[in-house]
Amino acid sequence: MAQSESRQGRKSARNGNSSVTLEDVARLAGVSTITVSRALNYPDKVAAKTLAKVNRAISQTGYVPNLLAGGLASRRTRLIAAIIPSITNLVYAETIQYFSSRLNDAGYQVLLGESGYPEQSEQKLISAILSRRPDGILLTGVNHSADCRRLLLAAKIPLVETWDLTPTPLDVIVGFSHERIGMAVADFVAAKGYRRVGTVSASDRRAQFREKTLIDRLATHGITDITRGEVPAPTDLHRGRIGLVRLLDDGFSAGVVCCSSDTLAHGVLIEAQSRAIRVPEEIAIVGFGDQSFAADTFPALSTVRIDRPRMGKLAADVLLARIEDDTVDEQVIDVGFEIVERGTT
Amino acid sequence: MAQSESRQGRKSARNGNSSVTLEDVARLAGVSTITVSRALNYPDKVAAKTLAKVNRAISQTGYVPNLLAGGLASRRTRLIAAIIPSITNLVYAETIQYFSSRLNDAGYQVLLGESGYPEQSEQKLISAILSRRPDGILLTGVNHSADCRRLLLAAKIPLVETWDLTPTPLDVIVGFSHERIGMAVADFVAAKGYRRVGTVSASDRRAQFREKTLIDRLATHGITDITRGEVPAPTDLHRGRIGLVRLLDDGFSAGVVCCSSDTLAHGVLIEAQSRAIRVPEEIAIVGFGDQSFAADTFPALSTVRIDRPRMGKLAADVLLARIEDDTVDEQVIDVGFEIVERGTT
DNA sequence: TGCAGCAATGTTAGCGCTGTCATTTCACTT
DNA sequence: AAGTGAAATGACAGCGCTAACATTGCTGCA
Repeated sequence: MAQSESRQGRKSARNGNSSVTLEDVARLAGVSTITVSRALNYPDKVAAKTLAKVNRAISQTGYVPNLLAGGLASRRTRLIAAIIPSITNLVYAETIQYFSSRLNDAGYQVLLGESGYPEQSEQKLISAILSRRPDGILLTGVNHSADCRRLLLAAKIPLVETWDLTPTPLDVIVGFSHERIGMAVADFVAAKGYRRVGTVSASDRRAQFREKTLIDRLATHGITDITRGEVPAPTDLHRGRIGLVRLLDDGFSAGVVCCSSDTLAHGVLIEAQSRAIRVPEEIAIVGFGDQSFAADTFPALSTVRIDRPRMGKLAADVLLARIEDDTVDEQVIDVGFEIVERGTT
Repeated sequence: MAQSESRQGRKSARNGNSSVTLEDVARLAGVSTITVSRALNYPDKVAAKTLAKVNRAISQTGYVPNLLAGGLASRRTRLIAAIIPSITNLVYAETIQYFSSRLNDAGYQVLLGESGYPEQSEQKLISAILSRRPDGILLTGVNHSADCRRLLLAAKIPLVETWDLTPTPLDVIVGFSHERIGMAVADFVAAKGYRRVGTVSASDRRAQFREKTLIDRLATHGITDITRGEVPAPTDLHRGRIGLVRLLDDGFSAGVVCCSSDTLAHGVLIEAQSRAIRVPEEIAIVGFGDQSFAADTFPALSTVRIDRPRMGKLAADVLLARIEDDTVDEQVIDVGFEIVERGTT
């Protein structure tokens, strides 16, 4: 038990602010620094007695590991970056919440980056993120500029794309098909017997794509009376309301309005109510996303459900598998979708 | 111009994955590593010609700096942590968005931590965050456990608390007074002549505190007919609807419902509409937060405006001032609030 | 008794960068 | 031509940790 008090204050120098280091803990516990390191990272490689001594020393000193140093030495930062269009868009925030919680449980932290603000280019964002040497990255969408693709691939770390599907992902992808959703919504409204269709879509690549496939598919059902409405990208109630105003101004009436998000759909619903237009009798509404509020509007919103919790968790699992085993069963995972019919249709 | 091609492949060893380092850039540019470092961090300390050479070498090699190494050496990580209750609560997400964008402009990145999930204790969260050695931390609220206070203060880095006010902040604080809001809302509904008051408050420390001061203040106006309703913490439309159902079940009618968030208020509004209760004639509603949707409900929501953009930006500015100059004019900054009267009262 | 074999612990050498101080360069005086 | 000071650049050590290999101690078996 009695350990020699060898190796003392060897260095020092620049260390003005006296933060506690592994060496301090090691000295107090009477072991070498590597043993403390092992006690923290691989506790079962250390004898129980030693572990106890080390843990005592850690709590006595109030030691907080330095992951910069650890990451530099081990090339593992336990940091995962996630790039989403906007943190204030609940559908992304929710996905990330599930993604993060899974990764936190596995000992990782998530660094968030917002790509929706083109003032700072996506490339700069990615550079900034890569300079922290994350162990993996989550991306939203599949449309990356050539420069971004190059940067990401050069980093040689696991990547997971989400919110879309492609047969040729950068690495792995967990998402759903916007094309199939557009078609499914078209089939749904056609089957319900609507003959006039209005759209309120955000000026967002994926939203526009769903709208396009919706319209194309409607044509195959013989529905060509389409009134299109586009609103700027961050969707909110206001833009939904404006969306309906525009449709009405353009002569739309007595049909179904297909929206690119539940928020827009809710705005359309409110605008209809403010004009005493009966929903769904006069105007029906379909949203997208099945956000938590969709079941609680009045009438409740018919929409397309995306299983965001599952997408977030799966993205985390796939990334962890790639990081820890470097293996992965499937490169492309389709989480699918489901049309949820409620009161607005 | 012709530089000697001295210092060649000195080391190597563990560097299996051949990522580009400062040394590679330096060699290509024909300068020393420290010059490249300066070219990146203090470009005006480097001659224009040298800068050009270095920049050429950087883009030729595709060099991405390693902030782990840089942070370790310089003790500045350019990382700021922000702890918020939940990323899916828009009021916090929005504050953080402004906070982040300010900090991004200043060359910092924000690492988000969610404290709302008590499975992992706040203390663990803080430890995890501190192990990345952030240059500063944003905290939401002023109620930290003794252990957390100790950890935070021991880190000796700038801290900014938000969303509340106290004369004794850990470091600096940018927020508003929940007590004064409770009182102001009481004064407002009393002045509007309401004699019966219902509450729908989230089971959240600050919401409960506003409710308490509201009720106390109402008493001074002679209003004691209060029906209280509490709902679990993450607020959504559903809980707002349930809140009104409970109030009605408890006999509440013909009065004003004061809610602890705009989302709850919106839920109350929807539930009222679903029951054909006229708003504001039969039931009036007051929200809290003035979220972007508050002006777009029908009728539009009367609420308490908190200037979240300003709070976020100010928190960033104050933190930057503390980090870069270590000075700060005021320790306590009150961003105030404002009652916004719209259609639901 | 001696030694194989494994568990536990230690030594060494960096990881990639920047602070500090030292040196060189060069325009400008006198 | 020599001297001066500021600007530009460089050498070196070390930030705090861990990978890789080395050493020690100990069990068990021939």
